[in-house]
Amino acid sequence: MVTIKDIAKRAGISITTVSRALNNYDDVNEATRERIFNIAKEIGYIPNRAAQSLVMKKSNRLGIILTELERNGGKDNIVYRLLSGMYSYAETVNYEVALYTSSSAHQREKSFVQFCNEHNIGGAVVAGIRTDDPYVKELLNSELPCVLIDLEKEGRNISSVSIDNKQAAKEATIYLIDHNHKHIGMINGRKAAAVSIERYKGYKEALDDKGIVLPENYVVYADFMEDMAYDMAKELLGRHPEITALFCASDLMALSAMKAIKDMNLSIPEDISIIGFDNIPLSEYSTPALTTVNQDFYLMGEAAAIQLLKMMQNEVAKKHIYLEHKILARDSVRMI
Amino acid sequence: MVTIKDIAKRAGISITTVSRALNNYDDVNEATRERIFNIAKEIGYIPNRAAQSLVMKKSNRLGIILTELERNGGKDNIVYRLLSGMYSYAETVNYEVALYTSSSAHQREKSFVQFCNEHNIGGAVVAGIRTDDPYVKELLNSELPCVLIDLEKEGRNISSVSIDNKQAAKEATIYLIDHNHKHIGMINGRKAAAVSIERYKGYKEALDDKGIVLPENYVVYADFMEDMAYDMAKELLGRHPEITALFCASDLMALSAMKAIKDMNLSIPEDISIIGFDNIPLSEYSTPALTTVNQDFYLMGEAAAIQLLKMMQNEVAKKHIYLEHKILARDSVRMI
DNA sequence: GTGAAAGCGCTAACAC
DNA sequence: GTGTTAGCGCTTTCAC
Repeated sequence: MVTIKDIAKRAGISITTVSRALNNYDDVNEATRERIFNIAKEIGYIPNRAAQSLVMKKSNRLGIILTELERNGGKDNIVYRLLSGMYSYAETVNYEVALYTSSSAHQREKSFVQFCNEHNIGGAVVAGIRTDDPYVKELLNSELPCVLIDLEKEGRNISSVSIDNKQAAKEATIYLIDHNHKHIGMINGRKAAAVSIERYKGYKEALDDKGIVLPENYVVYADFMEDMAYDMAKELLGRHPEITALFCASDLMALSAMKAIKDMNLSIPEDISIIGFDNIPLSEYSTPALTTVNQDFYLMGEAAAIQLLKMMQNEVAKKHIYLEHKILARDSVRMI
Repeated sequence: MVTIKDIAKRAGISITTVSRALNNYDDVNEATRERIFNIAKEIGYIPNRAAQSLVMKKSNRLGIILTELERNGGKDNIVYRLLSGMYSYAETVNYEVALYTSSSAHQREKSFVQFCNEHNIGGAVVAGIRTDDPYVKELLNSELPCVLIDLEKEGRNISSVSIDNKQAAKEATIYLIDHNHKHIGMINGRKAAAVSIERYKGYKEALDDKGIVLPENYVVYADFMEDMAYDMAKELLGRHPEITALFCASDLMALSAMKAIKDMNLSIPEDISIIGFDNIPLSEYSTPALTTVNQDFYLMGEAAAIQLLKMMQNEVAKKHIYLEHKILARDSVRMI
């Protein structure tokens, strides 16, 4: 293993100077610096990150904390895209990305804070985790800078990134209304989830604005689960045969609902129009192609990483970053 | 920050003993050990990985080296599943997983070997990368244990994991033949890719076994690209209208081919039967649902991680691990 | 501009 | 069973 000591020996100077030269301090003679760089290259010097991080008490590492890396999950590609976006930015600034999942946390009784400390992680992006998780609470109360994806939460070292979920839901609902739908049901996610609350608000506001009274039980909660969405769709449509359109809080649920609708011998969009949320790859390949609200999760991951780094460097950073969304008109909604 | 020094002070013993107790050496008095553990817990001790890895000259880290974490890619979910599988095993043995992509390697002119050294990575899983990449060559020639996904390569510190691609392709082709197809085209990947070569062999062998002569130009190469597969499918089917079935070397290409077929006003499986390869989530949601060859990439990632750890611990390990595959009959193949 | 020396938190001979 | 000591590779005062 080549160390700065080897370079120093070779150059006939002290390791201090080598260190300074390599780190681009400006109190090093230009000629000396050049010589050091040449030697470093020649003998194949590679900085030892562990040593650096030990002495500097920080490491160039971002954490990303997820619910889990599921075996059969990930169908929606969201985590992957988030991760890609984070990684792509992290790499440009020479940072590493370390993964941690909440399932493993509970399994081994190690909190996120412990994990981050142990692994010298200077800040974390948190995605897809319920804020009522005690470990998450601990994390948010800690000194560690955190960027939350899709959930807003107050705190000194906390900021968040998401689209304007309420506005997006409102636009989706208006899209349906503009296609002359009057009876619009909603398949929402989890009652306690921030995104679900926001999306409900947007849906409601759109109806209110257009003077449509929302009947009771037009909104069902399927926990973002496919199976449940299937059942709920059947149940909702069975209960309210006047419904002509469905707004779903995720594409995965929308896809299940579409399946349910087909199994009820109804067709899309002839009998029931449907609009999803997220724009996952599957939605483009379904038949009919699903009209949905696009979220750019790659950009979201990137934005989260940028934000996190700012916080870690004590720059003033916005508390909340809103990303663009867009209605993607495909074939699952028809004009009445 | 709490260190073993603090524990030592508190317990009135030396740091050595603390270290030994914490690391479960058996030359520590049971009572002492217990006391140390209690104090550690009480004052919230967290081991410093950087210090450990510095002194032990190794870190519990696996690298995973990929082509890239694509912005709009990842549709097939393969990398995600590979990663999940690796991560899930790595975590049970308390290892970290570090990512590195070849795009970034070239971008910043840092080889994988450099990356691994710098980041104290003891071994790497390599996936989706051409072996003619000079950096990959360097890696494979290095002392670093490597597990290759989907490509076999000889070497002292190298082993690999995949399904039996030839056999799987053979079975897929036989499946088509058993449905009385006589004119079976193939949309393959890259001519130089190991998997493509194997899959071609299997396809050819199946035809040979059944006494079917393979006409010229029945096999086209679409580089695993969707666009290209679309064009190639049209071209192949236009050129050989007698073809009734297509074997595609990836689901993504199969899906594109399906699109091409529909755009030619032919229907699936009435006019053309089609079988894919991989079983990505999309294939289940297409219309008709795509018959395909299942690969369990989660298991593959897991197997790779297990294998890599064995190699890192100098255990005797198999050179190549074959995972199970399975034909998944869905709706895109019909009996003639 | 450069160097000597201390020390980050930890493990591992070696001695007792 | 336990302690003393050295040292991993690096950065950073502080002196010159």
